Amino acid sequence: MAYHHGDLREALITAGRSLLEEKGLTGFTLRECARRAEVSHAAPAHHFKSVDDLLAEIATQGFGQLMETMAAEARRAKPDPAARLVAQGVGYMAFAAAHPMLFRLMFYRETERFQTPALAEAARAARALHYAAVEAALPLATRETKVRMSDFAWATVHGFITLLLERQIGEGENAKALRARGVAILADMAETVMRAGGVPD
Amino acid sequence: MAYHHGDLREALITAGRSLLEEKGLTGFTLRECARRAEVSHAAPAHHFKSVDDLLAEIATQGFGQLMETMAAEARRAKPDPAARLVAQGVGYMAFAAAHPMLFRLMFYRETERFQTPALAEAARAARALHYAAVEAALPLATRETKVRMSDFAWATVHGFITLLLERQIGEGENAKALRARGVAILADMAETVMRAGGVPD
DNA sequence: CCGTCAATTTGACATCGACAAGTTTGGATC
DNA sequence: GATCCAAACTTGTCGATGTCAAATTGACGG
Repeated sequence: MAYHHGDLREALITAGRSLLEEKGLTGFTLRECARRAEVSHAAPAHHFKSVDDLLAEIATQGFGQLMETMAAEARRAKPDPAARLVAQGVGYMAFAAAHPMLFRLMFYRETERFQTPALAEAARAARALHYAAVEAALPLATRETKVRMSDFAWATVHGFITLLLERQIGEGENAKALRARGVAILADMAETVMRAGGVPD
Repeated sequence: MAYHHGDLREALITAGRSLLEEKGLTGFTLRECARRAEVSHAAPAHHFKSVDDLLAEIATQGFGQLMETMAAEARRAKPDPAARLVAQGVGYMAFAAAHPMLFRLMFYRETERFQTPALAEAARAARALHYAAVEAALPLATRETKVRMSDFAWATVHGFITLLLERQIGEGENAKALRARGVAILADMAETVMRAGGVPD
């Protein structure tokens, strides 16, 4: 199964990931991926039907890595459900900050340009991971409340980190201050979620 | 100042806006804008240095329109500061839903691909409009609290509508149910903000 | 009537994604 | 071990794009 290149498919994904982080979606080029993998410009065609197909694979892996980061952060937290919810939020933000272009790609899919079953499944799994954390924090709530709070919590975290990456929030503040802003947002988010569960504070 | 085309600059912007909504950022092409304005492919060069320059202008106008929508919605609301804050959020969401591609463009600027002074100023003005609404709702709060709640409120609204546009939230729900979700999120957001101002409920 | 200058066009170049056709390689089969 | 085949890869090509340079057109003041 290996020929000139031990595993061209994986090499293209690796090259694509670094190219994406360097140049963004605009500068992302199938031919440049091929160049970095030291193959001809048409070699990727055998592994990915189109440039969007490669991007979809990269995004899919991104969701897996996002889940890993969230889960790892949650494991480090206290067993308290609220603390774990916050920790997952920290993991979410940390992933986005570490891989901003990948994060953008994952959540900027325009008119479903690239949409594979695998990508849809990966995104669904990440959603489920988040929902489980909210559910654990609100054992007595109705399903409607759990869904509402799940949306609320995700929207808050996602909106914050997105606006931060686009430099719409935290004008002129340094990294430490921005991190403090993130922690504050997460605390406000968790308080609102827990209150919905009947805990008055 | 008018030649073949009464006002090519404006015509290109108009053409660009509809092209953007139709095809998204990927399908956005300077040559197609020129075609729609019925000029040659190189005509835009005299009015916009590059394709990014045209996109920046479109995004700038988008921020203006976003502010108009937010302000219009706020005027229709009760004079109560909390109600106005919610109303601005409704306007924000309504704008994003009505012009999803434009909205994405405005908040997806990658590595500052297009960054004009005018664009930065327009974005700043929109931020200021939002901050003023939060400030009016929290007259007694410290500046730190106002900033924190401003970030919080914006993140919640922006995150929700963004995830909705990317179909990450509201799986399989119809338009009416999604609208209800938005209203619920706004209510939760406003409650949290108002509580930070010392109002216990 | 003419010259000047901005607006526009025509033409060119490098690059891109995608396709077609040819070439190499690894390995299964006999 | 020789043969053959399918997959992996290359080369070449096409239409389209963004940007630049040079030619052309038109308006407007003198």
